[in-house]
Order: sequence, then C-alpha cells, then structure tokens
Amino acid sequence: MAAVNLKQLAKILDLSISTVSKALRDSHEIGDATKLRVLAKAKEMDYTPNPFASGLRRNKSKTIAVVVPEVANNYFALAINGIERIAQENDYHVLIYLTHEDIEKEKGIMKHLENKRVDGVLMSVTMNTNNQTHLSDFQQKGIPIVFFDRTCHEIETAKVTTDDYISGINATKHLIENECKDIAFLSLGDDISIMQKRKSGYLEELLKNNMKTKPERIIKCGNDDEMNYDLIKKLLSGKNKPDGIFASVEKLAITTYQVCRELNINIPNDIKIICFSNLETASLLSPSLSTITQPAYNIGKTAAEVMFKYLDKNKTYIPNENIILQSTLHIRESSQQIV
Amino acid sequence: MAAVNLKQLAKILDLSISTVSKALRDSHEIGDATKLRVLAKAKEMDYTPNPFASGLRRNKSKTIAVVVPEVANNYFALAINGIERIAQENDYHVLIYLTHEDIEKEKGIMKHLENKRVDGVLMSVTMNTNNQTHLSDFQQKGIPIVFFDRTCHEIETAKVTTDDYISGINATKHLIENECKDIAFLSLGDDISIMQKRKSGYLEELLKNNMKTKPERIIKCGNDDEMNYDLIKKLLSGKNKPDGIFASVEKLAITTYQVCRELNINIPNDIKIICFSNLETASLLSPSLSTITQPAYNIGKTAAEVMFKYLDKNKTYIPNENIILQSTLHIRESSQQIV
DNA sequence: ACTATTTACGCAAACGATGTAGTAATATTA
DNA sequence: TAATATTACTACATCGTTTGCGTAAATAGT
Repeated sequence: MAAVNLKQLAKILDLSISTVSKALRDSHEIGDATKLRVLAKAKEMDYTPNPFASGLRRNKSKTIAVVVPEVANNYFALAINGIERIAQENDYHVLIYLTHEDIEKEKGIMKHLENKRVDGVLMSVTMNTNNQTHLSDFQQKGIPIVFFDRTCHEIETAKVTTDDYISGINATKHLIENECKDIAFLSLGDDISIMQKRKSGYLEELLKNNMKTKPERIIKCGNDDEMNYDLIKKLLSGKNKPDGIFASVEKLAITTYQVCRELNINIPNDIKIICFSNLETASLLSPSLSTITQPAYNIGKTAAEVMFKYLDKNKTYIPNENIILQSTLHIRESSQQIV
Repeated sequence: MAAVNLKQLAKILDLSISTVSKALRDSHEIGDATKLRVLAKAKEMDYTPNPFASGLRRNKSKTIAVVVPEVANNYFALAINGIERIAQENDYHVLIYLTHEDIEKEKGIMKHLENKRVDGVLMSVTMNTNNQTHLSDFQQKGIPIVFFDRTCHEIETAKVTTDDYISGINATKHLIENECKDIAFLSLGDDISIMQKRKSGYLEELLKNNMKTKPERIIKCGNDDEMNYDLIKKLLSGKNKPDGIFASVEKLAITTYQVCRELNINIPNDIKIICFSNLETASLLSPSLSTITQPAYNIGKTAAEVMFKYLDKNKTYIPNENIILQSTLHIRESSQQIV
C-alpha cells in the first residue's frame, strides 16, 4: 500500500541509501553489477522517487502551469492539447488555472505560483490585463513565462502568436471585395495587444480603400455574453446598420448569429460575417461561417517547446522573441457575395 | 529574487523557526502579540511556504489530477471548468492529463501519479478501458479516484454521471414518435459502461415499440475520425439505410452531418438525428441539432465536491456511490417530423 | 510560601532524495 | 616496492517545513 522509498529499498538490497540513489540515476560511481541489481529490485518493488523530496532537494518541480482565460473554448482547448503533448514528452506535469477574464483572479494565481511550485508558466492574459506589474513581479522571482496568443508586450520573453495584423487586413479586404461598404469590428475589450493588432489591420485596410473609419463601428464587447448580445443587437437594430462584421473572437460571431436570428437579418444577404475561430462546426452552421483559423494546437505546442528549450538548459531568463505562426482564411457562405 | 523562507523570516524577527512556523499556522502555543508580529512581517516579506517542503513533511500535495480522454471537447472542457472552480475554492491545484483514448497512455499516467504527487484523481476513462487493474492497483496505493461520466463500475468509489439509460430511452422514443422506423445507434467503442447504458436505453425502447433490434444497426465507432466517416458513410450509402440516427457522442453526430452533406441526404427529411452533445452552436447548425445535453459543468463540479468531502476528512477510501445528474432533451430541427 | 498548572517559546528529529566528501580496497605506474 | 590513481561504495549534511517534546517563566491554587 504505502509507497516504497529509498530507505526500504536500500535495506532489502543491503546497500546504503546513497548507493541506491546513485545506481538509479546511473552514476559512474556505482559498479555495473550493483546497478543492475538495484534497477531490478526497484522495478520489482515498483519504486518511484517521491516528487516532493526531489523537488525540494533539487529545486525543480518538473511541472509547468498553463494560465488561460477559459478552457471551454476551442482555441484554448486545442492549445492546451498541444502543450500537454510536449509536456508529456518532456516528462513534465501540467497545472491548469482559469482566470475567467478576471484580472484579479489572474493576479491571485500568479501570486500562488511564485513559490517555486512550477518551473515555468505558459499563459494567455485576460482581456482586461492592462497592467503587467504582477507579471514582471512574477518574472523577478526567477520563473520564466512564455506567452501565447494573448501576450503582454511590455514583458520581455518569448511570445507565440499568429499574424494578427495581416489576418485583420485579409479579413477586412475579403469583406470589402464582397461588396461590404460599412464594416463593424467586434472587439473583445480594448487593452490587449492582440485586439490592437487585429483592429489595426481592419483600420488600415479600410483606409487603403478610402473607406471611413467610424468609432461607433468599433464595438467593445466584454466577458458578459448577455451584455454582448445587447451591444450587438443595438448595432444591428434600426436603419443605419453595417453590412459587414468582423468579429475578433469566435463567441462574438456566435452571438451575432443569434442576434441575426432574432432580428431576422439574413446572413450573408443583409450582412456578411467573418471571424477568428477554431470552431469545428463552422462549415455546418447555417450559413457556414467564414473564419480566420489559428493553428491553435501548434501555437500551444510551440510555446511549450520554447519553454522547454530554456528549462532544459536551466535558463530562467528568456529573451524577447516573437514567433508568428500563420493563420488561414477559410471562406465560406457567411461572407460571400451571392452572385 | 529568491523566495523567502522560514529561516530568514525567523532571523529577522529574532525568533526560532518553529515559533514562526507555528505562528503562521495560528497555533495556540504562540502568544497573540508574537503572532501579529510574525504575520505582519511575513506579509511584508511576501513569504509563502515552499510547497515541496510542506508536501514532503505533511504528505499532502494540495493537488488533484484530472485524467480525461480529450480537452478539445465541449463536454470535458466544461467539466474541467467545474472542477477547477471547486479546486480553487479549496485552495487546491489541478493537474491535467490527456489519454487521447489510449489505454496504454492511461496506464502510464496512473503509474506516474502513484507516488503521492496528487491527493486524488478525477477521471473519465478511455473508450478502450475494458480492464481495470491499473485503476484498482492505483487505489491500493491509497489515492482516491472519483469517476465522472465514463466510469469503471468494477472500481469501488463515487461515480458522477447522468441518467444515461433514461436518456437513451428518451432519445429513442423521441425518434420513434417522429416516425422513425429504423434507427441506428452510433456507439463509441463497446467497452465502457456509459455506452452500455445508452445502448440499453435504445434497445429497450425499440423492443417496447415492437421494433426489431438489428446488430448491423449498432455501429461501433472509434477514435479515428476518418474511419468513423467511412463507417457512417457505409451505413448511409445504398438503399437499405436507416431513417433515424442516435449518436452516442457529439463528434459522431458532426461526422454524420458531414457524411449527409457528401451523400446529399437531407436531414431531417431523409434521416433524423439526435445525439448526446454539449455543442454551443447546436441551434445554429443547418439544420439545428437535437441534443441530449449533459450538465457537464455541474458534473465536474459535483465530482470535485465529492472528492474534497473525503480529502477534507483525510479519508482515502471513498465508498461506492452513484450520483446521477439529469440530462435535458433539446428538440430541434434535426429530429423533427416536418408537418 | 510551596507546589501545580499554564503560557510561550526553542530544540531537534523527522519527511525522502541528493550530492559532497570521505574511505577502504584494488589497480596502475615509475 | 612504494607512491599514486582508480573503483565502488558509505556517511552525512542539506533542501524548507512541521511537530512532539522539553523548559523557563509566569500564574494559579492551597
């Protein structure tokens, strides 16, 4: 029942604790015959080192934390998938923490992680993270952070993202090519860099096409789905409504679909929609949804790989680096001009 | 930079290490004045106990593991959401492990967890878990398991599920009421209890309505999406195809939709579909998808609550208990007889 | 005033693994 | 052959916390 420890193993083998320990770690100080004997007995008795003892002694947790706003979200779920894969390959464990877009919760979580419980943190900040002192404080404790998707550009470290600016341009260009004259941008908050980039792409492309950029066409949505519903409903009610919508995140596109149902607005006849999304069922929606799809799995995988590249070398300092993976545009019915 | 420890704190306060430790844990052995002084300094110096040291000493990890087949799955993502919430409330940490429906990986993960890294495990077994020795072995090590959704009935412990049998009946009954004469059941593997129950409900209801139960109408799907696609395509090709489909899990319904697109089969005119699903966009699909929706968040939450009920009391033995939360039937277009 | 009890603290031994410094015994070299 | 190096092991301190036990001083009881 109780787990075997080195002491018991040593007694049975009639060796000292340190000999057994070294034999298991394949130290050159131990003779081959003894090594084999120890290894065999260890396997037989199902010995595995106590992670707390080695963690304490070696100051290594063999654990990373993933801090994300949500997990019930296709993008983050896929990213976690990629992270977990690499962690398993590196014999690491993955702790998961959800902020639910609450910056106070994010701060609390980082505080909790400061005491060397983890060797590194992979994170996507909340939509409200406009202040990074809790993150730089955390780095000060000597634990590396790698950002993915929602980065914090003030923090010096590696960041894995997609080409948000270019994708913003492409999505907007696509809507314009499909005869949209008045495109609204649905933003998730205002603070995080990813939103700034997507919005910049949107604004740039409008200007390039000599289209007006109107502040009232940039809708700042939030974490409350009902409020978002109301905001979008307000946008789409009345005469002066846009004829194109660029949703910066999946859930805002879904809400837009729901609003359109209620208001009896036809997609794509009355309004065209495109959004950033990893929705599996995008092509099965009515109408099928045009998306900019991020390589979520690979983003997570890459972020983890970068982290382990440094952890392997026992480097806690990760220099600034921007790794950009390309998103792909999937044109479907929701954004197409019907000919 | 380096984390403060008790020794440093004690030196600054000119107290012994044990006094400081006891003061922080609010021991009755320490005077109130000293307690306040210690607490203030600890806060000032941002002291947090080293989790490895306390874990080692107290033989408590303050961590639970969640072992699930996938995370990029609405059901499991929501369940994890519920688990994480309760864990945070109990000041616990959550490790996540994905089996990807691979029983060998499941065994490996359990092996890794045997050494007291976690105080308990919440799990949903793989679709291939037909043998439970790795799970009973694990229990023998004194670490409790609580199952949710995909349980292993041979293992004595608490299990949180939905009313799969009743839901199987209800879904089948609904299809029959909508004029289906030949209903196929899409199973995910064959081994796990949840499938047996859903299938039993399906079979019972067929019998009750004097309908034949044909083995070839029970399709044993697997983890490979392409193979599933082929299986379903085969089922729906040719003349002798069913007029109703009961998919036991979400992804099989999605695949069915895709097959129907390819084969130009109209849902619900040619074939009606219902499935177990937590898909957010079920109502936006074309046609909207009828679902049996499990209270995924609450299932995760409840499983975690049960676990902590025992962990709080330092009980590692959890007696058999079946907690059943009700699923709800959402009738939409995919299963309705058009009048 | 003298013992009995309580209060408030310190000492030191765990928890289990690791790694440095030592030590016999054997092997190598000049 | 004596000095040196190598081999194969053991002893012990250490990581940071926790906790049982000991103890001096203060308080209470008779």
